[in-house]
Amino acid sequence: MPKDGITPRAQDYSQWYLDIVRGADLADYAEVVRGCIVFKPTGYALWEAIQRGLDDRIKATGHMNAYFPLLIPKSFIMKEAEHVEGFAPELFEVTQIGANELPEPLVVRPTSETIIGYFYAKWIRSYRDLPLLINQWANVMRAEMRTRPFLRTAEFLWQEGHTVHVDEADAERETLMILHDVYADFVEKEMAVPVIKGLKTEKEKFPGALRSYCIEAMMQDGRALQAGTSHNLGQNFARAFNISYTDQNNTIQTAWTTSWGVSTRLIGALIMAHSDDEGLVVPPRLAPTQVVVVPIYKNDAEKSAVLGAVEQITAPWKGRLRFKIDDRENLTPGFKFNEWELKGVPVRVEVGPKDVEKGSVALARRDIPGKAGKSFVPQAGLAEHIERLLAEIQQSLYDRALKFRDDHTADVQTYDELKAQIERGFARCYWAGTTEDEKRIQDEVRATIRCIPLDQPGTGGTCVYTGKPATRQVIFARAY
RNA sequence: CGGGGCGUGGCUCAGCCUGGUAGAGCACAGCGUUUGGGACGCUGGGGUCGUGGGUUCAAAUCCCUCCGCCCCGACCA
Repeated sequence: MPKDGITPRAQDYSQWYLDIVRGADLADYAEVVRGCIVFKPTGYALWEAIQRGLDDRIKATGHMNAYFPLLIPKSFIMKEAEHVEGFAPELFEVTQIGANELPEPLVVRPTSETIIGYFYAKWIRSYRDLPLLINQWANVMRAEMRTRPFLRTAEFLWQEGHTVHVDEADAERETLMILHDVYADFVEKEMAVPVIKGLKTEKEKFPGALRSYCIEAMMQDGRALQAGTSHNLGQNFARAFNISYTDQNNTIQTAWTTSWGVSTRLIGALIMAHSDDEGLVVPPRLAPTQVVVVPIYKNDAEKSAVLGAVEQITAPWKGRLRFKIDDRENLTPGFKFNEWELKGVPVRVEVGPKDVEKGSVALARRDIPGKAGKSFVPQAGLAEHIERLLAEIQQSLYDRALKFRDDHTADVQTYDELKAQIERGFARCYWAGTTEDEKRIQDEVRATIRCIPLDQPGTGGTCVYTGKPATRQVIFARAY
């Protein structure tokens, strides 16, 4: 039974998404600043959980965090040709301080390659200084024409890694390592969202990059969401900013750089991958609150008995489970059940007078909403029981998302089949077309090549559009 | 930036066509009864009807200006 105020997915997916964001209290429109949102505490807690999981992996792979200025001299952005073209239209520009005009305008960073490149050029002298492995957690701004909470906002939060290497091989190794061991690993294991790892086409790559890799996830409407990108920037930015080093033979060499990022968009991915018509569904490993306890009582005698039991039951959970006791007065249990379902807490424990009597509790799992996901279990060994259940929910969310993706992915041989399939989900096909072919398809059917998957069948085929012999498969889809 | 829609208590909206000085539901506050899947009663607070101008004895309502927001496209994490 869908909740009041939540538009069912089948009726209007886009409205459903907005209803979840509002219903789960994740964000508020910053209506006084066009295109921006307020991350409310519940939404920000999700970001903090995402940050933790990524930061651990970023550090485990040898990087350190630093912080660079928000404002960048406009001339910096202009130094790399493709980069200017890619970002110029969406720059916020600062031209004035108080009443005084600035001699050179500053821009609010849309991404930090340029200002970081400037400093790297200063810091790097020798091959002994490399690789230089730095990440920053920051906000960036891009004037997007159309915004949606978390998925695309004028200001967003992200991490951006910027590294420098001696040669192409080392830069490429870094780019792919981030893609596999940081991004895909985090999104699949912690967020329970399966991803396709792949290479971007020339048309879709980062402005100024040599090669862009990405992880693409499928949302419940069959559309693709780019969940993370990792770029081998080649020597483009190194040349523009003069990042060079002296090698073992005392020869000056231009360095190779990479950059990679994921943003608060991941919160959007999380919502659209798992949530249902009852509300948000948060995977247990990521959930700021994993278990909520709802005490149930009718009078003071029952109240003290139940609250006493709740205290005993939850005492061994401390340090083991992230839990909350919902002892708010004046709200009925039924109201609380619905509210916590709306907010996506993975497991709910109900403790009432009957449970106190029998030494049991009612246990409800969020991935199976309503009464169907409810069972009665003994209080003895409850912590272990819940830990097992959380692991099971985590796995089942991943399995469900993977099955959904598989069910909505099809191999297509012809352009007509392609057109039909992108209405359902991902179309996998051989491709030997040009950037112009890709643009034409985008104009005609609003789908783009999301990526050239790293996993390829290894055999050749026929291009879906040109009919030419092709060596590689691509994924076509409509994207967020 | 193009196309469409909408601005009325915190939210969703009615009232506008046919001008007469603002309503409902939800939410909120107090009290009481309730509490195992979104409780109920009573009482109460809260709106210069987006902005500026015009018409009129009189404007939420009619006319014009501006502003803002939402939706749909093209651009993008």
